[in-house]
Amino acid sequence: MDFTFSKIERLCSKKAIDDLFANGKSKTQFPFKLIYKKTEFESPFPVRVMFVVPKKKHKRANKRNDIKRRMREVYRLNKHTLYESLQTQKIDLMFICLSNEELEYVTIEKSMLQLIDSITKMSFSDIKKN
RNA sequence: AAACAGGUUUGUUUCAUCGCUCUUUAUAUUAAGGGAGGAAAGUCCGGGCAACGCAGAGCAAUUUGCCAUCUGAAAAGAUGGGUAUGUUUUUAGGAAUAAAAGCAUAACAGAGAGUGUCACAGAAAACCAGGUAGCCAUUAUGUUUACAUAAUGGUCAUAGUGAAAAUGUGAGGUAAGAGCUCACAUGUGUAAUUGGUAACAAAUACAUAGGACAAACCUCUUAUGUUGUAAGGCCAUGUAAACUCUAAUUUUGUGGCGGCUCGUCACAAUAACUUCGGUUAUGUUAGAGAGGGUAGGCUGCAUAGAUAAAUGAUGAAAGUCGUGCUUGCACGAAACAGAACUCGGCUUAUAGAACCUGUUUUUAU
RNA sequence: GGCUUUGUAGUACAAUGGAUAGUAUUUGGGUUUCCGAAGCCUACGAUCUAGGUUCGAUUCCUAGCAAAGCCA
Repeated sequence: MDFTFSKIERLCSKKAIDDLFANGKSKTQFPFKLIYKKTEFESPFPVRVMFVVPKKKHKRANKRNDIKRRMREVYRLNKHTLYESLQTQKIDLMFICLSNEELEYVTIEKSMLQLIDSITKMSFSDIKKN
């Protein structure tokens, strides 16, 4: 099992991000919102991810950093299930934090896992249709 | 001793597992090493660095503001002193008050260069002030013969104002009054003297009594070229062998040959003008202009160092604080806050701990 | 990262340092109406926060807080 999370797995190009915001589909599971879209790119990993904590919800930079780091940690430890289900398909993901309060590691883990599960189900159904 | 307020310093440590980022070595994923603060914050100042600009002087704009010494590249800071204001204590006094000492604060040059403002109230809110109040004198009228009314003149002692009222008290003086004169006191300016490095203080002579506001304009004095690393430099992508103008030189298409982004030979062709011989354009080269496209990388850039932006998560142990009581265990808490070119200052935020200062309360002597 | 601007009733804006901070609209009450709407009358409601200058600050100064804009 591989738990790495290096720069290739992140979503970094401005064009892709703009495209995601314009054409992506969304799902909410408080306190997070997930935006996703099927795309094609060259990389050994099937997913590109980014994490967003808006400045309007959290004023202080250190609190924003803390939440982002916890979100990244949860994704890093639970991404293998997503990879197995997707196999050859490619997908872009974006997690947005919606709450005003500081979040504990456990609550973040719960809701993020639910979102990841929903994605895996979606992808299975797509494969069956094809 | 406790509580509160202010100031200075400090701003938990170790191990394991899984990770992130950079550098080096190795090599295709191993190894070693580095990886957040006192304010990284605010962006309030001043440098370094970069681009553009620059004969000299002035205006404008912004800026410094008691004195001495020290630190510093400069902004600025530290120490000491002076002055003013506020406050506390002590002394003197019947009291108002005065003097001395301590503490705190000061954007602490100039209001006697000029302009402006001073609501309401008040006779008067500013420069030799002052009325149809008041006080006094003269004249006229009336009569009660010392009063009333009117006019003219003198005067500012008196006045329920106001944040602020033309220096205060006493005496002389006068028709009534007035720094008009005198004594004491207060304050300002000039001159020379003494003490002090200086700010300033003391006492002397002469003049004078001129309200407040410069955090209103302003005057004097000190200093400043403008813009900021999204500056700036290099490369790539690309409409594009594009368009317009100017200058030089002259055509285009097809086929053959050669040393094939080019040259040469042969054949054929369009439009305009024409003196019917041909010439020009559809080309090429160089320079300039206008409009658009691109939205990436490297550098700038670091003994932390990226570019949708790393410095983390989980568990255990020790120390600190709080609560509970089984007195050595359980549970909980640990602030303000996160680098983006860099250095120095200023300002603001800050749990707990240590030290210092002040205030209040309690206890003991 | 750097530069710049602005904060006044719930909302949009006024106010030369001077009396109880004004106008429109919203909201509440009354009037009118068979009942509403509109109209009329009336009330509530604010200077971002903390210091300073001044006799007196929405206004001037200092520090903070919040919001907005620009850069190639």
